Amino acid sequence: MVKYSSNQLDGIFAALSDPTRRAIIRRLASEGATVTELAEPFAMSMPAISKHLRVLQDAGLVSRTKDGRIHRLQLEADALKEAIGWLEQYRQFWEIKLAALEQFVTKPKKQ
Amino acid sequence: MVKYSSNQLDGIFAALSDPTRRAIIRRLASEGATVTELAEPFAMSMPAISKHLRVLQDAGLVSRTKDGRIHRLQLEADALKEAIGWLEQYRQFWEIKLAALEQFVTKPKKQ
DNA sequence: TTTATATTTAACCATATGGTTAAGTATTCA
DNA sequence: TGAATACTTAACCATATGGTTAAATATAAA
Repeated sequence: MVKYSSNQLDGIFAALSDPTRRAIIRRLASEGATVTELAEPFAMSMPAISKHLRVLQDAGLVSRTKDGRIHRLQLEADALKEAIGWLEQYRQFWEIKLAALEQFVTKPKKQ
Repeated sequence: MVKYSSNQLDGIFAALSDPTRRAIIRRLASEGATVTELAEPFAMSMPAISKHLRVLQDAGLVSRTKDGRIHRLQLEADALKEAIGWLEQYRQFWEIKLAALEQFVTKPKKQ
């Protein structure tokens, strides 16, 4: 039985698969924000946002600091690096693909 | 109501969030393979693999060519580029973070 | 000390996901 | 033509996901 011990990547990519969460990440890239601030652009209840933030936090994509009753969220670089790191493995693949295509366009296959 | 018209990225990241599918991608990076070949390393039924391949295909991460009864899958560079493209947006973010950390280590905050 | 604010937790619901087994569909081989 | 091979589809199941409303918690303000 081949076991792929549940990777951190599972959570990171799952977290990234939701458009609300990607928008939250985009928002946090410029600066940290409170839950209320993050919720503002969305036609969604606070608990829904709260859940999205929990998913992002569990994935390690954001961290949270509590200042009184206010929770301030910030983006965490490491998890993003993890994701891009996995994808970078395949950079070679698509560069080869692209090169092959170019070759094909430039000169026909046989000779 | 802020509408994030369901992006291709939803499907791509969702597809990448499963370890079996990531393993399939890794396998396909070296060369195309049949369904049976792809199924071989996994302790999982054929229909399960078939579903995973469907998810990957729907996300645009793999394409399929039928040669008789044999289906040959191949990795598609474009969808991978899409994913890495989204993440690249934040490269600046983590580089700044890293630079700031370095700065902090080098000299104390005030002065 | 009451009230308002910021946020989470609980309970619920509908749909999606990841697996199963059984059956169906093409295609090839004998 | 009949049997084997390479798959997919169908039906089902348990759990996860993304949303809701209502209630709880913690802190701040009056």
